Amino acid sequence: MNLKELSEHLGLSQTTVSRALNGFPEVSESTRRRVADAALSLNYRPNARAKALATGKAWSIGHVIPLDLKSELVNPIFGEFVAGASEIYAANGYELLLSVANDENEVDIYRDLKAKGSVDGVIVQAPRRGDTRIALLHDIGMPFVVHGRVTDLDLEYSWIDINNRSAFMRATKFLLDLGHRRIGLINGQETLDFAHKRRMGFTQAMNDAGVEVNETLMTAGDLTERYGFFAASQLLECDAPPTALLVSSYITAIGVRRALKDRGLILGRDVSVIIHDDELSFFYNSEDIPLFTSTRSSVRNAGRRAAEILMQVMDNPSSGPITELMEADLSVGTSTGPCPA
Amino acid sequence: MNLKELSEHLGLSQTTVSRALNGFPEVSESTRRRVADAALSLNYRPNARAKALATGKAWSIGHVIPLDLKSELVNPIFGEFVAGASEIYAANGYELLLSVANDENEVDIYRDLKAKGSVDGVIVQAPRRGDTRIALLHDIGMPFVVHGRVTDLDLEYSWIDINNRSAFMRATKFLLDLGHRRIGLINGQETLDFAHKRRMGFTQAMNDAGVEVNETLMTAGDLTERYGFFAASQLLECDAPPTALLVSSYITAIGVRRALKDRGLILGRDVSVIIHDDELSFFYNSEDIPLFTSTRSSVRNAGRRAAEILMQVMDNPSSGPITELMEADLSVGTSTGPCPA
DNA sequence: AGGTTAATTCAAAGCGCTTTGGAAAGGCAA
DNA sequence: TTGCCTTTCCAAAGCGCTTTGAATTAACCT
Repeated sequence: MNLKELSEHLGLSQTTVSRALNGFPEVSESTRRRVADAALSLNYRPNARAKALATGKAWSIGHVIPLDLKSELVNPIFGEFVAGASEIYAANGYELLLSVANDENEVDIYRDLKAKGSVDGVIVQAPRRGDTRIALLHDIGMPFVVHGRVTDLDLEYSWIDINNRSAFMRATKFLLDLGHRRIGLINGQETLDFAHKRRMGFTQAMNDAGVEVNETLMTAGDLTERYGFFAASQLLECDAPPTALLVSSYITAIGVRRALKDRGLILGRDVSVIIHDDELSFFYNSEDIPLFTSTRSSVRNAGRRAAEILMQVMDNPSSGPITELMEADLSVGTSTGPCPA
Repeated sequence: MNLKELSEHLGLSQTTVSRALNGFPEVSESTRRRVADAALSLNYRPNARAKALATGKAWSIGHVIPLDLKSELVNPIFGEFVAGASEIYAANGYELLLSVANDENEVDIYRDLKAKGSVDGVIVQAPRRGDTRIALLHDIGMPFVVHGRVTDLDLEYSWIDINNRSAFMRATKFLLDLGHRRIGLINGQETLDFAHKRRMGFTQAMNDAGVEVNETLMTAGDLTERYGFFAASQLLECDAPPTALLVSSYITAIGVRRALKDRGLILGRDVSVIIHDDELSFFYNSEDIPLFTSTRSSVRNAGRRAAEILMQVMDNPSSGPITELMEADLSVGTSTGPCPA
C-alpha cells in the first residue's frame, strides 16, 4: 500500500492525503479523519526512503560504537546507552543506525554516513583525549552529541557527561576519611577521556590531603573482569600493597573481588573498594545496602539525555552547543571500611 | 556531490557513471577507471535513500532487541552478537537498523519495518516458546533469520542455534561422572526457548543416569548477577543442598560465586559449577586453565553466521530455509571437582 | 447579484538514484 | 561503399514521497 493507492482508494489527490497525514492545517477535519481511518485500516505507512528523499532528512541517527581491534572488546555499557537513546528516537520518529568502527575505518564511517545521507546526526561514543572526530564532524557539517568530553579542545560542541573528576575526587576523599593512605587506582584506558578525568580527580584529592601519590599504584587497562583480576593481583603483590582500591567499573571490580578472594582477603575489611557504577541492568547494585560502595550514574539515562540533546541540536542548529554535566552520587555499600591498623 | 554533478564534471551521462560505479559490463574499462578516480577524489558516494528508492531495496537489516519492561533488562550478549553481525553487513554494503522492543509494541515494530520499507530483512533475537513472530514475519513476507529456535512450530524458517540440549546434557553427565547427584539448575527464563532446551538436556541426562530430578533444585530467572546470587542462596539453604550447579550464564555465575563466598564454600571443592559461556569479550574465560568449567560457544561468531545466512536467504528467497546447529564445546576449568563425600 | 476572502483540493515538479529502450560510433565482411 | 554486429554511451521514465503554485469551491459582505 503506497500513497498513490491510498489516495485513489479515497478519491483524493496524493497531496491532500499527504497533508492530512502530516497534520497540515489546510485540510478539513472531516477529510483528515477519513484519511486517518483509511490509513489505519489499510495499514498504510509512508515509505521511509521516499520520505527521506523528498524531505532531505534521513529520519535516523547514527551510533558508532568503537571496537578495540586488539582486545576485540565491545564496551558492555553501550547496550544500556542505546536502550536509553532508542526510547527517545522512537518517540520522535527516528530510527537508529548502528555502525561498529575500529581505529582504522573510523573516519571513513563518519564520512560515509554523511556522504550517503544515511543519518541526520550522530552520537560520538568513548571520546579519547585529543579526539579528532569532533573536528571531523564539524568540518563535514554533521550534527552530533558527544557522550563524554574531550579535554583541551577549543572547539565548541554539544556533550553530555558525568563529572568523572569530582566523582573520583569524592570517592578518594571518602577513602582518605576512612584512614586509607595507600590507595590504588584501577582505571580504564587513560587515552579515553573519562579515565583521564577520573585519574585527575584521584590525584587531586590525594594532593589536597597531602598524601603522596604512588605512581605504581595507578594502573589502567580494559574494562574487563580479566584486567581487574590482573591489576588487583599485581597491586596486592607489591611491597606496600594498597588498603583501598578505586575501580572504574563493576565488571573490573568482579575481577578485583576474585583477586582478593584468592588471597583470602575480605572485601570491605582487609581491602576497601569503591567502584564506578554505570547501573547496568544485569549488575544490580541497589539493595538496601548495596554490595559495592560506588559513584553511580545511570548510563541508560545518559543515553536518553544524549538523544534528547541531539534532537534539540538538529531542530535548532544555530542555537549553539548544549552541554550537560551530571554529578554522580556516592552510594555507600559494604565494600568499604576503615583502614586496617 | 551527487550523481548529476559528478556526471557533469566528467562530461558523461548519469547512466554511464552509475553503470561504471556499479560494475556493469557495458562500459569500457578506461571510462570506468576515469569515473572511479573522479568519484574517489571528489568523495562521491551515492545517496543511500535515493538508491534504496530506485532499487526497491533498503540495503539495511533490522535487529529488534527485546527489552523486558518489568526488569528493564537488556541482554548483554546482544552487543557481542551485533558486533559479529555488523562485520558481515559492512562487508556486504548493508547498514544495521536497531530497534528496542518490549512485549507491547513488538508486533508493531516488525509491521512498521515492513510497511515503511526500512529494512530488507531482520534477525529475530531471543525466541520464546510458541513465539508468534515467526508466523508474523512469514505473513508479511519479511526475510528473517532466528537466533535460536522455536520448539513445536511446524513452520519452516532459517535459524542458527547452538545445541543447548546436548550442551547441558553433556555438562550434566560430566557432573554425574564426578559423582554429583544433587545437581541444581540455575536457568534463564524458561519461556525463552534456549532455557527450555537446556532444562530438557539437564533432565534427560539425569533420567538417563537414573538419578531422580528434584523439581525444587531447578530454578529460572533473569540472566543477572543478582538472580544468580538469589537463586544460589536459596538452593544452598535448603535441606539437602546441591553439590553442583549448572548455571546459564557467566553473569549469573558471578552472583552464584558471591553466594558461595558468603557461606564460606569453595568453588570447585564444596560446590562444583558449570556455566554456559557465550564468550563475552569482557568476561574472558580462556586462561590456560579457565576459571569456570563451561559449555562454550562464541555469540559473536553466532552473530556473524546469522548475518551470513540472512544474506543468503535474501539473495535466494526461493531456496528454502537455511539452518545451522552448532555444538558447544565442554571446556574444563577450576570450578568443578569430585562430589565431596 | 457581484465581489472578495477563506477554506479545500489538486496537478505537477522534484528529491537522487537505477534501469529501460534506443541511438551513435566503431569494426569488419562482402 | 553498404550492411550488420558490437561496443559504448545516453535521454527519459520511474521509485514513493513532499511541496509549490494554482484552481476550485464555499462563505460571507455589500
